[in-house]
Amino acid sequence: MANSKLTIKDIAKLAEVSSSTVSRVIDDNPRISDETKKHVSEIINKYGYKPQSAARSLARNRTNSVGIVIPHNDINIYSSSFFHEALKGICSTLAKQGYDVLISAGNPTELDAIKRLVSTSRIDGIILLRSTVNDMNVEYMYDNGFPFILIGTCLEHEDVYCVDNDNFKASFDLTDHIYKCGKKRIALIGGSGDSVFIIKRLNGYHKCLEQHNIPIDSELVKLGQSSEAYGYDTMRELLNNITPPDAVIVMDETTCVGVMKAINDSCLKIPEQVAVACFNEGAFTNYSKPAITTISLDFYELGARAATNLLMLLGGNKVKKGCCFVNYNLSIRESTRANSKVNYNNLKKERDE
Amino acid sequence: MANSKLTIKDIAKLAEVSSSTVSRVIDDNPRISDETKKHVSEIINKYGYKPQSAARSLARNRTNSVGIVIPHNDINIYSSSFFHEALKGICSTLAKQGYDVLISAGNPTELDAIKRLVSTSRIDGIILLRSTVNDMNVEYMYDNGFPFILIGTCLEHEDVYCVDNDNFKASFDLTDHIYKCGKKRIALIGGSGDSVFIIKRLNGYHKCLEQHNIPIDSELVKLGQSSEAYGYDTMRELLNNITPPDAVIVMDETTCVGVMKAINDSCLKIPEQVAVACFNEGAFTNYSKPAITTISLDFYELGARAATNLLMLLGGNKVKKGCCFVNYNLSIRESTRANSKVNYNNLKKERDE
DNA sequence: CTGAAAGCGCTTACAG
DNA sequence: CTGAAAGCGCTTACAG
Repeated sequence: MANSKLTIKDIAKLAEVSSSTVSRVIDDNPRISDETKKHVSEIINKYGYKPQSAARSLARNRTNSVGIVIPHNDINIYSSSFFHEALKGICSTLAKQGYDVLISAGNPTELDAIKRLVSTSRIDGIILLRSTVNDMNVEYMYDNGFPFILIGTCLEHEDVYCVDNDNFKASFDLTDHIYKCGKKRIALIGGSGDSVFIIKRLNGYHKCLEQHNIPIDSELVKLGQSSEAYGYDTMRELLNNITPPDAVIVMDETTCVGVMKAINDSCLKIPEQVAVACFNEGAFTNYSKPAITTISLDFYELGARAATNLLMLLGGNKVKKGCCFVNYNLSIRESTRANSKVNYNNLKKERDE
Repeated sequence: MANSKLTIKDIAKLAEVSSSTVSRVIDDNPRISDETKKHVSEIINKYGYKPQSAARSLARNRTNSVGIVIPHNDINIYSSSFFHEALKGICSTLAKQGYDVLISAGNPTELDAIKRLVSTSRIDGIILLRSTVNDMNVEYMYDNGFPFILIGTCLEHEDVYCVDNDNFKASFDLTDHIYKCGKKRIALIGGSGDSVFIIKRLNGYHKCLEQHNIPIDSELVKLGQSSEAYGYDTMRELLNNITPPDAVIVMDETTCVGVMKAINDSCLKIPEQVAVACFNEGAFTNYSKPAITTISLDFYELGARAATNLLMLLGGNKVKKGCCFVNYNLSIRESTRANSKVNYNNLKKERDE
């Protein structure tokens, strides 16, 4: 790597100027004459010189790096395209401004990883990919005044910079759609009650039922975890009740796999006897039979917006505090279609509308 | 962030030693007395001092960072758990040695991203997550002697450090298993002929057929791309032939979704009329009806091993050149079971064994 | 076993 | 418009 040995002094010598001048040319400093800029730039390009990042960081007291916290033990975050889509949005946006992305992972806890990156001055800011209630990571950065953007929502502090889907409204819309399909006993399955986005969805669901004067039956709400097994067991249990649900909203695709199996094993028809809807679109929701109605979320945009806001923050610009929402989309498919073709003649009972 | 302002000089003053000594205590240099170490360590811990990474990098001419190249526009790499599993394996392993992971993404091409990280001396080494035939990224690092590990195999150079699945043998085993289910016309669908791992699988498939004296019919091999649509169209086409396949090996889960749909739409029974097997295990292969036989690959281990080897390389240790293989697993499920229960009585034709 | 000093490769007030 | 010089916060031969 012959080129990497070249320093600013070498370029200065070759261009017959001082290293101050070379540095300013690289910075496109307006005080340098166009003539000098042109001449020095030619040398720089000819030799492929790039300033060494460590030296730069030390001198400028700025790393031009941003940390990303990868959740530990959160299979759910990887099972949808959330993680890599958000990552791509973040990286693309940051790279355009010459920022690099450091991944915090491998330390015993996420907080350890954050502390290491922060205390060794590796990064200028952080993007958090999710939040829980009373999130220790959020608290740490908030207390220390370290610049960060949360992809998600912070319930504890109003002045945390957040980028999120409007989970409340999305959940409201989805519930409303199902209600309009003629369903009255709508179950909610999957996800952890510790997750802020799940809480938001629960609230949207409640709000919608309230608005339609449907009594809230807490037996129909089964938060707990996200897994195929959980979806299966929980749905079986619900279907065995005296008054089973006539619709179900599932928090993620993996859990939905189990829910669908349970419904099939109970020989119930979708959507006639049980309508099904799910958050996050994917191969399963799109190609299952019937295809499943989803709320599809724009994860790339979530990452890109978070990165944009962080860059503004680091640049000393004003950023709106609190939540900034990204659009979502309600994709209606057969699993909730009121007028879905009925291919079976063994429907046990018809619903009342 | 009061603590982040502390420098080695502050600690030296507080401990009443020189900064050289503080530096050596941090390094656990054997020449420092235990007494001094204990005393200085106490101060360091008390104030939570950590050396600043940029200054360290500059002085040591080493970044303690490793770059990861995230493939652009390769949906397939994200659709399985490969990407995040490998990432976790890499990050965990590197973090234990105090290494950080920089992500190269967002630049117009992967090579641009690599060049930027290398030319600005941001990283000590690189891990590549895949390779193609005549891979420009590999060539660049190879030509420049930049330390890197390839997750995959390099066909062009024997002395590139690689960590890979034994795709040849895995494909051989899978083909052999299907052959032993009594199948003779085994199709191969999906993946790009540019990808080294696909080529390896093709070779393993050919080798197995040869060994069983089955003539190779190139009409049965449909490399091209990975997508649900490609799987569907290609499989439909094959099934419409005069001599359709009686088994199919699919290169990835996404394509397999399409292949399964095509078989179902043709009203053929799995595995009696067409056996199906797939590379990579996931929600679809495990929960589809019937469940699909897979080769499951250990992506975490792939990443971890790559990281371990890179650390050895950077540490000046001898690493075996060429390929180092990680274990895989053949998981036999209903889609290839010779004795699978037949639930249908409308089988159009029975196979000859 | 410990310290003073040089040096890593940049940036940036300061001076002109 | 340009340059000489100090400084960013470490490490590490060198000397003792």
